[in-house]
Amino acid sequence: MAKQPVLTPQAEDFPRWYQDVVAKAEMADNGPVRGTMVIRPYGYAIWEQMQAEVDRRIKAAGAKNAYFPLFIPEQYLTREAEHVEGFSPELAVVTVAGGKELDEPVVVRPTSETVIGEFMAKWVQSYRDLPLLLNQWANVVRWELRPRVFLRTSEFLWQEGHTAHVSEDDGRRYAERILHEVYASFMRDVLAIPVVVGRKTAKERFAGATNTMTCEAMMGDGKALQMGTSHELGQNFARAFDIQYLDAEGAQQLAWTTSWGVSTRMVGGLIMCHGDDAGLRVPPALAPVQVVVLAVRDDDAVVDRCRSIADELAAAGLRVELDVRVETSMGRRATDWELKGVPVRLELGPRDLAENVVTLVRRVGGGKEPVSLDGVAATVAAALDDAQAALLVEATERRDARTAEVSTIDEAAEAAQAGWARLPWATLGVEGEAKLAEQGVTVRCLVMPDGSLPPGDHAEGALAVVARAY
RNA sequence: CGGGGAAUGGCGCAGUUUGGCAGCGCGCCUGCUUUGGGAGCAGGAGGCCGGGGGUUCAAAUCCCCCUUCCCCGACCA
Repeated sequence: MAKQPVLTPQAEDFPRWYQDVVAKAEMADNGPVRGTMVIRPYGYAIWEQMQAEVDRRIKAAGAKNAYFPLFIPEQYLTREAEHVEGFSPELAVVTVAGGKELDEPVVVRPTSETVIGEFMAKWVQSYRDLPLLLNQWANVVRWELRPRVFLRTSEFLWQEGHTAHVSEDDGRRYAERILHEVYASFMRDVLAIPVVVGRKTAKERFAGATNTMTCEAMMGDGKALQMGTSHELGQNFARAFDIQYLDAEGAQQLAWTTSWGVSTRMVGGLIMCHGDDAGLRVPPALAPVQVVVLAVRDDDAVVDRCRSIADELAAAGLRVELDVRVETSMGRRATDWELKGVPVRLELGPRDLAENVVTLVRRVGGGKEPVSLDGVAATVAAALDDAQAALLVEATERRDARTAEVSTIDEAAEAAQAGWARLPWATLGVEGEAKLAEQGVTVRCLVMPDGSLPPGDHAEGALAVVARAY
């Protein structure tokens, strides 16, 4: 029973560790076309949990789901100058279809501001039609130069919200509401990832936006990952697609639009934020499998009791999986569930059964303890709560410990080799931002000292959070 | 696109220098023994050595051309 590591240790090679987890936890495979991925059932179950939680929050914020086409006329993209400039290099374009050269090529959507803008223009006539709050769950294609499973794939799954408002102020409030109430709260409360919510610099802004806001998370190696964004688009797309309404005074006005999204990238962020050398650790609030009940030995009484325990847990509302594959060794099965990051395991063997206990094993924090079979559902629920809280604490402590407060650009570059750095944006400036970029360090976002969003690109007192990023 | 690598059973690799029966580990199948932290033994299946041309009695190995993938940079949810 020689013990050798199942995964490349994080400290040895973090990217390799990440690839190992994706493979061994059966999250995804590379697709046949460069940059594409096959999301396997376990990875997809995690995505479905994310979808369900985010969708609920989006609807609570008043937006309604719709669906717009995959194919977009090429000329739509060209209507907004910055937008086309930003996306042209990564477009997949269909020039032949039905065996014929197309008169006008169609692009596979990289994002849907344009086609949705076109229809907003049709649907919005009066100020009474606003705000128009839409969301869609879809796949998009961006021909990225360096793909990475979940983090940057040629095709990815996401939701994209698109809204139109009567005023700049109304649009801004909604974009900020989505950022805080949908994204940041979901990431904190469900993913157990403490994100920094901030404003992107002009350099990092979405192509066509007047303001881009972001949720930034720190990964296990100290690098940053953008987990979600929300954009104020000003009147740029309203102008390009003629989204006009008649106001209460009978005057034609241009609407103000926003867009916002989170993607399958969050799955990669989840892995890299919470994973350890034994594999993934999934926060219970998200976990497709919260607790797995394992029969330790091939014994009818044990297997039967495992079934009844699983039924009891399911009846208590827990997401439970039964593992009675007694032909496979116990060690192998324990390792597999550990790799998949299931928060709690209940291992039942003849010895436990004789004493009316079951062995509870915690994925977060470790530890095994016999617990009574009486009231086991409540015991498990408490352990899940512990795990949820512990993951958030751990991630928060790491982020804070590895974020340095610095006062010069050189210090920022130095600190960013191992984590994040914060310094006054007035000290860094656009020139400093360019200088850091040469060393692979970017400004992740700007925040006010009290954590609030800076009101402008050069808001008085704003701090820049800088880091290396995925 | 610039700079580095690599392509050999499902996965990871050796073999190429010096041409001579296509191998190893893991995984998979069968059987027995096992099962409380990736079990052991025995037997077995599975490969036009990325593609095309050439040299040679003989090519995974040498030569020419092509393709694809990976890593570092520029782009990015």
